[in-house]
Amino acid sequence: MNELQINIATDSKLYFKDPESSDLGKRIVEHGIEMIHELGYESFTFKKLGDRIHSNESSIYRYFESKHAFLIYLLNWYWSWIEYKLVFATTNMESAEDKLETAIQLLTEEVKEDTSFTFINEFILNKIIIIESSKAYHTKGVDKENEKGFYKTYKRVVQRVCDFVLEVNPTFDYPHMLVSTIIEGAHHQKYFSDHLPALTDCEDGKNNIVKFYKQLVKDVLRK
Amino acid sequence: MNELQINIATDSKLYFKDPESSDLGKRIVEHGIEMIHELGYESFTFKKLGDRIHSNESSIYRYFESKHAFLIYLLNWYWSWIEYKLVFATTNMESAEDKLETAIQLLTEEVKEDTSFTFINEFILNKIIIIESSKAYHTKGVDKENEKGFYKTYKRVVQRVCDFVLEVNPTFDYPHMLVSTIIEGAHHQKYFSDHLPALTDCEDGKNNIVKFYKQLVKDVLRK
DNA sequence: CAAATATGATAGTAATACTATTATATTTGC
DNA sequence: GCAAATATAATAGTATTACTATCATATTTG
Repeated sequence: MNELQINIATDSKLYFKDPESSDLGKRIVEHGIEMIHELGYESFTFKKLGDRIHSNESSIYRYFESKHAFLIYLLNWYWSWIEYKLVFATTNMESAEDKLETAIQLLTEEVKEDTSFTFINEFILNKIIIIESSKAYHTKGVDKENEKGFYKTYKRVVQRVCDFVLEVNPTFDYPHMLVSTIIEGAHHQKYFSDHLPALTDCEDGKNNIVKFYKQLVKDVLRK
Repeated sequence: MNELQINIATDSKLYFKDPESSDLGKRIVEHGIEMIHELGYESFTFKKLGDRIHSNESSIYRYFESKHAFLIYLLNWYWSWIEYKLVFATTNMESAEDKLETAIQLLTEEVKEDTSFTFINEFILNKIIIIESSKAYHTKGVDKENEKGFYKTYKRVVQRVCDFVLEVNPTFDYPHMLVSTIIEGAHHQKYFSDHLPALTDCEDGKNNIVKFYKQLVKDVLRK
């Protein structure tokens, strides 16, 4: 049987022309992800990307307003994908505890490639999210962009997990804080383990990040 | 009686010429902080700073290698200052629980101005740390810079708080994870409450960030 | 097959993040 | 008090960035 092929819904506010609608668009996204990973966000340019895909800087600008807009697009794609995995993994689960644990697992574990989306390498995209995503919203333009809905997929994921939290403990006062602390925290811990190990307690192959946050949730929500 | 006047020790690797050693150096730091806060890190330039302080771009480059190096300098100053406050606040405290609670308070509360350091506005510097500090280490150069000790003051603060954690619960496996999760988390929550409130549960004047992380520590370390 | 649309090539712009050089203050050591 | 040393300022220059604008050439579609 064939694997399920799904499209992640993206918001048309995030681009001039939908990159999924053409071969060039897909190449922009596919190799854009590669290049941000290789060069880092700062050194990545549309000019370099144009060269890599044997296309032209000006053509890329017809899809995305700016490098920043491209990053926002990737972010939204990522969180929509996570949302899809979250919903898929928790539907038909009865126990709120199980749903929450599944969610925490998904948000803190290392990402593997998902063959359902041919032109996006989720494994690399996850690395980009860990390293670069804070640059997307730590800008002077956040408030306006937030109004335009640029961060809504991330907020939606947080809200879904919040709902699980409140199912487990309806009197807990800080569900959003807890969930965003875990998501951002897990990303930081992964980054620290690779680059600033004195700030974490990770050991190879031990999944300490997942363990730590799972235990944390249990401890915090214990009534 | 006069207030205590202290100098925060800074590492000479962080600059070409110590900015505290001259009037110009102090103006660079003082107004540099102001301008990063006003313009954001991306739009801040040494040229604009030169204009503001009626000095010259080239003169600023004689103090700091680059804008990035300037940010790293500010980060280190900030964490040295926090370390000083941490040590000052916890000396002579007997109970490990009290020391840890004091530390969490210090790391999660809103910063007020500290008149002990005339040319640095800690209130604004704290805002810069919250918004810009992740840009300092999320770069391709982290590993080399880490080797040179560019992040050691931050690591030292984390280690000090870790020591309190282990005093409270010597068998706890993830003290560094816990402490860095709290520090980064508190910064994120503050930023979210100002710009992406759907990701947090802050209400004006309620100190929810402090409460949340204090309770979290208690829950997590409960034996 | 013409018209519409997508892509490519080229050029241009203001700004950035510097480096290099030279000139002018200011400090210091004798 | 003055020369030498040092700090600062002024100016110019460079490669690159993050775009915009224009025009030419493919490709698709009705």
